[in-house]
Amino acid sequence: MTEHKHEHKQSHEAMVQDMIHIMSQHGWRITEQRKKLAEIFAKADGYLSPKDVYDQMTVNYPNVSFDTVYRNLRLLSEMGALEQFYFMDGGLKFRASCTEHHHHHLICVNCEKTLTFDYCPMEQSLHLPGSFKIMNHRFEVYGVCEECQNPNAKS
Amino acid sequence: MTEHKHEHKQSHEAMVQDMIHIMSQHGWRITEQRKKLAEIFAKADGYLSPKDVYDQMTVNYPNVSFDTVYRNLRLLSEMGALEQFYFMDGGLKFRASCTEHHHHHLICVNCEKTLTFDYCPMEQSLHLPGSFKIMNHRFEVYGVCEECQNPNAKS
DNA sequence: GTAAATGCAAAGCGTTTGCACGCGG
DNA sequence: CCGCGTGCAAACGCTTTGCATTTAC
Repeated sequence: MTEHKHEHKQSHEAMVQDMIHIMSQHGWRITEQRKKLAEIFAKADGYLSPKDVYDQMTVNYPNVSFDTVYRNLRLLSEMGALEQFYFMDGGLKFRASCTEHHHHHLICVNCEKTLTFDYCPMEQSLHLPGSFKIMNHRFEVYGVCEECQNPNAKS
Repeated sequence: MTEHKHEHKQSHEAMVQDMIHIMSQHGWRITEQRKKLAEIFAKADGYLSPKDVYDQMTVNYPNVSFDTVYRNLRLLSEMGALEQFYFMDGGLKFRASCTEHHHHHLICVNCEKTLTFDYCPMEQSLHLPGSFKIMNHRFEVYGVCEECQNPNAKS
Protein backbone atom coordinates (compact mmCIF):
# COMPACT_ATOMS: atom_id res chain seq x y z
CA MET A 1 0.00 0.00 0.00
CA THR A 2 2.53 2.60 1.03
CA GLU A 3 4.01 3.98 -2.16
CA HIS A 4 7.49 5.03 -1.14
CA LYS A 5 9.45 6.43 -4.00
CA HIS A 6 12.40 8.75 -4.46
CA GLU A 7 14.38 7.18 -1.69
CA HIS A 8 17.56 5.46 -2.86
CA LYS A 9 15.97 2.32 -1.53
CA GLN A 10 13.36 1.09 -3.92
CA SER A 11 10.01 -0.24 -2.81
CA HIS A 12 9.59 -3.80 -1.69
CA GLU A 13 7.45 -4.50 -4.70
CA ALA A 14 10.08 -3.15 -7.07
CA MET A 15 12.82 -5.14 -5.38
CA VAL A 16 10.80 -8.31 -5.73
CA GLN A 17 10.17 -7.56 -9.39
CA ASP A 18 13.85 -6.85 -9.94
CA MET A 19 14.94 -10.13 -8.43
CA ILE A 20 12.32 -12.07 -10.35
CA HIS A 21 13.39 -10.29 -13.50
CA ILE A 22 17.01 -11.23 -12.89
CA MET A 23 15.99 -14.83 -12.46
CA SER A 24 14.03 -14.90 -15.72
CA GLN A 25 16.89 -13.19 -17.51
CA HIS A 26 19.11 -16.05 -16.49
CA GLY A 27 16.63 -18.57 -17.78
CA TRP A 28 15.34 -19.66 -14.42
CA ARG A 29 11.86 -20.78 -13.73
CA ILE A 30 9.87 -18.61 -11.41
CA THR A 31 8.64 -21.00 -8.79
CA GLU A 32 6.53 -20.10 -5.80
CA GLN A 33 9.52 -20.69 -3.56
CA ARG A 34 11.70 -18.32 -5.53
CA LYS A 35 9.04 -15.64 -5.48
CA LYS A 36 8.80 -16.04 -1.75
CA LEU A 37 12.57 -15.85 -1.48
CA ALA A 38 12.55 -12.54 -3.32
CA GLU A 39 9.87 -11.22 -0.99
CA ILE A 40 11.76 -12.27 2.09
CA PHE A 41 14.87 -10.38 1.04
CA ALA A 42 12.90 -7.37 -0.13
CA LYS A 43 11.36 -7.10 3.31
CA ALA A 44 14.51 -7.75 5.32
CA ASP A 45 16.60 -4.74 6.32
CA GLY A 46 19.60 -6.77 7.32
CA TYR A 47 21.38 -10.00 6.73
CA LEU A 48 19.63 -13.32 6.89
CA SER A 49 21.18 -16.67 7.59
CA PRO A 50 20.08 -19.71 5.60
CA LYS A 51 18.21 -20.76 8.71
CA ASP A 52 16.44 -17.39 8.93
CA VAL A 53 15.36 -17.74 5.33
CA TYR A 54 14.28 -21.31 5.85
CA ASP A 55 12.20 -20.33 8.86
CA GLN A 56 10.46 -17.58 6.91
CA MET A 57 9.89 -19.88 3.97
CA THR A 58 8.25 -22.55 6.08
CA VAL A 59 5.58 -20.09 7.16
CA ASN A 60 4.12 -20.30 3.68
CA TYR A 61 5.68 -23.48 2.37
CA PRO A 62 5.82 -25.80 5.35
CA ASN A 63 7.58 -28.58 3.53
CA VAL A 64 10.27 -26.57 1.83
CA SER A 65 13.64 -28.21 2.20
CA PHE A 66 16.89 -26.78 3.37
CA ASP A 67 18.70 -27.72 0.23
CA THR A 68 16.27 -25.73 -1.89
CA VAL A 69 16.97 -22.71 0.25
CA TYR A 70 20.71 -23.20 -0.06
CA ARG A 71 20.53 -23.86 -3.77
CA ASN A 72 18.61 -20.70 -4.47
CA LEU A 73 20.64 -18.57 -2.12
CA ARG A 74 23.78 -19.68 -3.86
CA LEU A 75 22.34 -19.15 -7.33
CA LEU A 76 21.06 -15.70 -6.44
CA SER A 77 24.44 -14.78 -5.03
CA GLU A 78 26.29 -16.04 -8.07
CA MET A 79 24.23 -13.83 -10.32
CA GLY A 80 24.57 -10.86 -8.03
CA ALA A 81 21.03 -10.49 -6.76
CA LEU A 82 22.20 -11.25 -3.25
CA GLU A 83 25.37 -10.33 -1.38
CA GLN A 84 26.79 -13.11 0.68
CA PHE A 85 28.85 -12.41 3.68
CA TYR A 86 30.65 -14.29 6.40
CA PHE A 87 30.08 -12.58 9.70
CA MET A 88 32.74 -12.15 12.34
CA ASP A 89 31.74 -15.45 13.88
CA GLY A 90 32.16 -17.17 10.51
CA GLY A 91 28.43 -17.58 9.98
CA LEU A 92 27.20 -17.16 6.43
CA LYS A 93 24.49 -14.59 5.76
CA PHE A 94 22.79 -13.06 2.77
CA ARG A 95 21.15 -9.81 1.96
CA ALA A 96 19.62 -8.13 -1.06
CA SER A 97 22.37 -6.73 -3.19
CA CYS A 98 22.86 -3.02 -3.54
CA THR A 99 24.23 -3.04 -7.03
CA GLU A 100 24.07 0.71 -7.37
CA HIS A 101 27.21 1.93 -5.70
CA HIS A 102 30.19 0.96 -3.61
CA HIS A 103 29.49 1.18 0.08
CA HIS A 104 30.22 -0.35 3.45
CA HIS A 105 28.06 -1.55 6.27
CA LEU A 106 27.20 -0.60 9.79
CA ILE A 107 25.83 -3.70 11.42
CA CYS A 108 23.94 -4.09 14.68
CA VAL A 109 25.60 -6.84 16.67
CA ASN A 110 22.31 -7.55 18.38
CA CYS A 111 19.62 -7.62 15.71
CA GLU A 112 21.93 -7.51 12.69
CA LYS A 113 20.01 -4.71 11.09
CA THR A 114 22.37 -3.17 8.58
CA LEU A 115 22.82 0.36 7.39
CA THR A 116 25.01 1.29 4.46
CA PHE A 117 27.34 4.25 4.30
CA ASP A 118 29.45 5.67 1.51
CA TYR A 119 32.70 6.48 3.25
CA CYS A 120 35.43 4.18 1.98
CA PRO A 121 38.87 4.04 3.58
CA MET A 122 40.42 3.05 0.27
CA GLU A 123 39.63 6.49 -1.14
CA GLN A 124 42.13 8.00 1.24
CA SER A 125 45.71 8.22 0.09
CA LEU A 126 46.32 5.13 2.07
CA HIS A 127 49.95 4.28 2.62
CA LEU A 128 50.18 0.52 2.73
CA PRO A 129 53.30 -1.50 3.45
CA GLY A 130 54.93 -3.80 0.89
CA SER A 131 54.21 -3.66 -2.81
CA PHE A 132 50.94 -5.50 -2.94
CA LYS A 133 48.69 -5.23 -5.94
CA ILE A 134 45.45 -4.31 -4.22
CA MET A 135 42.54 -6.45 -5.24
CA ASN A 136 39.86 -6.05 -2.70
CA HIS A 137 38.99 -4.82 0.74
CA ARG A 138 36.58 -5.31 3.55
CA PHE A 139 35.38 -2.69 5.97
CA GLU A 140 32.56 -3.09 8.42
CA VAL A 141 31.57 -1.31 11.56
CA TYR A 142 29.76 -3.18 14.28
CA GLY A 143 27.64 -1.57 16.94
CA VAL A 144 24.30 -1.54 18.70
CA CYS A 145 21.48 0.16 16.85
CA GLU A 146 19.22 2.73 18.50
CA GLU A 147 16.36 0.31 19.05
CA CYS A 148 18.59 -2.30 20.60
CA GLN A 149 20.14 0.31 22.88
CA ASN A 150 16.74 1.33 24.12
CA PRO A 151 15.63 -0.58 27.18
CA ASN A 152 11.98 0.09 26.41
CA ALA A 153 12.35 -2.24 23.50
CA LYS A 154 10.84 -5.20 25.26
CA SER A 155 12.73 -8.43 24.56
CA MET B 1 71.34 -16.22 18.52
CA THR B 2 69.72 -13.18 17.02
CA GLU B 3 69.12 -10.79 19.87
CA HIS B 4 65.87 -9.16 18.98
CA LYS B 5 65.94 -5.47 19.54
CA HIS B 6 63.95 -2.39 18.89
CA GLU B 7 61.94 -3.81 16.05
CA HIS B 8 58.28 -4.11 16.81
CA LYS B 9 58.53 -7.71 15.69
CA GLN B 10 60.36 -9.80 18.21
CA SER B 11 62.53 -12.79 17.34
CA HIS B 12 61.07 -16.20 16.81
CA GLU B 13 62.74 -17.46 19.94
CA ALA B 14 61.23 -14.69 22.03
CA MET B 15 57.79 -15.26 20.55
CA VAL B 16 57.98 -18.93 21.41
CA GLN B 17 59.04 -18.12 24.95
CA ASP B 18 56.24 -15.59 25.27
CA MET B 19 53.60 -18.06 24.19
CA ILE B 20 54.97 -20.76 26.46
CA HIS B 21 55.05 -18.27 29.29
CA ILE B 22 51.45 -17.35 28.69
CA MET B 23 50.51 -21.00 28.81
CA SER B 24 52.29 -21.59 32.12
CA GLN B 25 50.76 -18.45 33.55
CA HIS B 26 47.35 -19.91 32.86
CA GLY B 27 48.31 -23.14 34.58
CA TRP B 28 48.73 -25.16 31.44
CA ARG B 29 51.17 -27.95 31.02
CA ILE B 30 53.88 -27.40 28.47
CA THR B 31 53.64 -30.44 26.27
CA GLU B 32 55.78 -31.15 23.27
CA GLN B 33 52.81 -30.48 21.03
CA ARG B 34 52.18 -27.09 22.57
CA LYS B 35 55.83 -26.12 22.25
CA LYS B 36 55.68 -27.10 18.61
CA LEU B 37 52.49 -25.08 18.18
CA ALA B 38 54.26 -22.02 19.55
CA GLU B 39 57.16 -22.56 17.14
CA ILE B 40 54.85 -22.93 14.18
CA PHE B 41 53.15 -19.62 14.84
CA ALA B 42 56.41 -17.87 15.64
CA LYS B 43 57.73 -18.89 12.24
CA ALA B 44 54.59 -18.16 10.24
CA ASP B 45 54.26 -14.70 8.72
CA GLY B 46 50.60 -15.04 7.93
CA TYR B 47 47.47 -16.82 8.92
CA LEU B 48 47.31 -20.58 9.31
CA SER B 49 44.27 -22.76 9.05
CA PRO B 50 43.78 -25.62 11.49
CA LYS B 51 44.74 -27.90 8.62
CA ASP B 52 47.94 -25.94 7.98
CA VAL B 53 48.85 -26.26 11.63
CA TYR B 54 47.98 -29.93 11.67
CA ASP B 55 50.14 -30.55 8.62
CA GLN B 56 53.11 -28.81 10.21
CA MET B 57 52.57 -30.65 13.47
CA THR B 58 52.54 -34.05 11.83
CA VAL B 59 56.05 -33.44 10.49
CA ASN B 60 57.36 -33.84 14.02
CA TYR B 61 54.45 -35.60 15.70
CA PRO B 62 53.05 -37.94 13.08
CA ASN B 63 50.21 -39.18 15.20
CA VAL B 64 48.98 -35.87 16.53
CA SER B 65 45.22 -35.61 16.30
CA PHE B 66 43.08 -32.92 14.81
CA ASP B 67 41.18 -32.37 17.98
CA THR B 68 44.37 -31.61 19.87
CA VAL B 69 45.19 -28.97 17.30
CA TYR B 70 41.72 -27.47 17.55
CA ARG B 71 41.70 -27.60 21.32
CA ASN B 72 44.98 -25.76 21.63
CA LEU B 73 44.19 -23.26 18.93
CA ARG B 74 41.00 -22.38 20.71
CA LEU B 75 42.65 -22.16 24.11
CA LEU B 76 45.45 -19.99 22.78
CA SER B 77 42.92 -17.71 21.12
CA GLU B 78 40.84 -17.43 24.25
CA MET B 79 43.82 -16.27 26.26
CA GLY B 80 44.90 -13.87 23.54
CA ALA B 81 48.11 -15.50 22.35
CA LEU B 82 46.54 -16.06 18.95
CA GLU B 83 44.20 -13.97 16.86
CA GLN B 84 41.49 -15.91 15.16
CA PHE B 85 39.94 -14.73 12.03
CA TYR B 86 37.34 -15.84 9.52
CA PHE B 87 38.55 -15.13 6.03
CA MET B 88 36.36 -13.81 3.25
CA ASP B 89 35.51 -17.37 2.27
CA GLY B 90 34.44 -18.11 5.82
CA GLY B 91 37.46 -20.27 6.55
CA LEU B 92 38.88 -20.00 10.05
CA LYS B 93 42.54 -19.06 10.43
CA PHE B 94 44.88 -18.18 13.24
CA ARG B 95 47.98 -16.11 13.63
CA ALA B 96 50.26 -15.01 16.42
CA SER B 97 48.67 -12.12 18.21
CA CYS B 98 50.13 -8.68 17.99
CA THR B 99 49.02 -7.47 21.37
CA GLU B 100 51.06 -4.31 21.18
CA HIS B 101 48.89 -1.96 19.20
CA HIS B 102 45.77 -1.60 17.15
CA HIS B 103 46.35 -2.31 13.49
CA HIS B 104 44.83 -3.74 10.36
CA HIS B 105 45.98 -6.25 7.83
CA LEU B 106 47.06 -6.40 4.24
CA ILE B 107 46.63 -9.98 3.14
CA CYS B 108 47.94 -11.72 0.07
CA VAL B 109 45.06 -13.53 -1.58
CA ASN B 110 47.48 -16.04 -3.04
CA CYS B 111 49.89 -17.05 -0.27
CA GLU B 112 48.06 -15.35 2.60
CA LYS B 113 51.17 -13.68 3.87
CA THR B 114 50.00 -10.84 6.02
CA LEU B 115 51.43 -7.40 6.66
CA THR B 116 50.12 -5.09 9.33
CA PHE B 117 49.59 -1.37 8.97
CA ASP B 118 48.58 1.31 11.41
CA TYR B 119 46.08 3.37 9.45
CA CYS B 120 42.65 2.95 10.91
CA PRO B 121 39.52 4.32 9.22
CA MET B 122 37.82 4.74 12.59
CA GLU B 123 40.27 7.48 13.51
CA GLN B 124 38.77 9.66 10.82
CA SER B 125 35.84 11.82 11.78
CA LEU B 126 33.68 9.19 10.27
CA HIS B 127 30.10 10.19 9.68
CA LEU B 128 28.01 7.09 10.16
CA PRO B 129 24.27 6.82 9.63
CA GLY B 130 21.82 6.04 12.42
CA SER B 131 22.65 6.33 16.08
CA PHE B 132 24.57 3.16 16.61
CA LYS B 133 26.78 2.71 19.62
CA ILE B 134 29.98 1.61 17.91
CA MET B 135 31.47 -1.52 19.37
CA ASN B 136 33.89 -2.89 16.89
CA HIS B 137 35.11 -2.76 13.34
CA ARG B 138 36.83 -4.80 10.74
CA PHE B 139 39.08 -3.53 7.99
CA GLU B 140 41.23 -5.64 5.75
CA VAL B 141 42.86 -5.08 2.42
CA TYR B 142 43.38 -7.97 0.07
CA GLY B 143 45.93 -8.06 -2.70
CA VAL B 144 48.76 -9.97 -4.28
CA CYS B 145 52.13 -9.64 -2.59
CA GLU B 146 55.30 -8.83 -4.50
CA GLU B 147 56.55 -12.42 -4.55
CA CYS B 148 53.25 -13.77 -5.81
CA GLN B 149 53.13 -11.09 -8.51
CA ASN B 150 56.57 -12.10 -9.71
CA PRO B 151 56.51 -14.78 -12.37
CA ASN B 152 60.06 -15.83 -11.53
CA ALA B 153 58.79 -17.11 -8.24
CA LYS B 154 58.69 -20.73 -9.29
CA SER B 155 55.64 -22.54 -8.01
C1' DG C 1 5.68 -32.89 -22.97
C1' DT C 2 10.18 -31.82 -21.53
C1' DA C 3 13.55 -30.14 -18.77
C1' DA C 4 14.28 -27.85 -14.67
C1' DA C 5 13.22 -27.35 -9.61
C1' DT C 6 11.85 -29.50 -5.63
C1' DG C 7 11.99 -32.56 -1.48
C1' DC C 8 13.92 -36.35 0.66
C1' DA C 9 17.81 -38.79 2.30
C1' DA C 10 22.33 -39.47 2.63
C1' DA C 11 27.02 -37.92 2.18
C1' DG C 12 30.63 -34.38 2.99
C1' DC C 13 33.40 -31.25 5.48
C1' DG C 14 35.16 -28.81 9.38
C1' DT C 15 34.77 -28.73 14.21
C1' DT C 16 33.58 -30.53 18.85
C1' DT C 17 32.87 -33.98 22.49
C1' DG C 18 33.45 -38.41 25.56
C1' DC C 19 36.45 -41.42 27.22
C1' DA C 20 40.64 -44.47 28.30
C1' DC C 21 45.53 -44.07 28.19
C1' DG C 22 49.92 -41.46 28.64
C1' DC C 23 52.73 -37.96 30.28
C1' DG C 24 53.87 -33.41 32.64
C1' DG C 25 54.00 -31.34 37.00
C1' DC D 1 51.51 -40.29 41.60
C1' DC D 2 47.78 -37.27 40.56
C1' DG D 3 45.42 -35.00 37.06
C1' DC D 4 45.69 -32.57 32.80
C1' DG D 5 46.50 -33.41 27.92
C1' DT D 6 46.32 -36.51 24.33
C1' DG D 7 44.55 -39.58 20.64
C1' DC D 8 40.93 -42.23 18.99
C1' DA D 9 36.24 -42.49 17.50
C1' DA D 10 32.03 -40.93 17.25
C1' DA D 11 28.81 -36.99 17.24
C1' DC D 12 27.68 -32.58 15.64
C1' DG D 13 26.13 -28.52 12.62
C1' DC D 14 26.13 -26.68 8.37
C1' DT D 15 26.21 -27.28 3.51
C1' DT D 16 26.16 -30.12 -0.65
C1' DT D 17 24.89 -34.03 -3.67
C1' DG D 18 22.00 -37.96 -6.02
C1' DC D 19 17.77 -39.25 -7.31
C1' DA D 20 12.70 -39.78 -8.02
C1' DT D 21 8.69 -36.77 -8.16
C1' DT D 22 6.55 -32.44 -9.17
C1' DT D 23 6.11 -28.26 -11.62
C1' DA D 24 6.98 -24.30 -14.81
C1' DC D 25 7.28 -23.29 -19.29
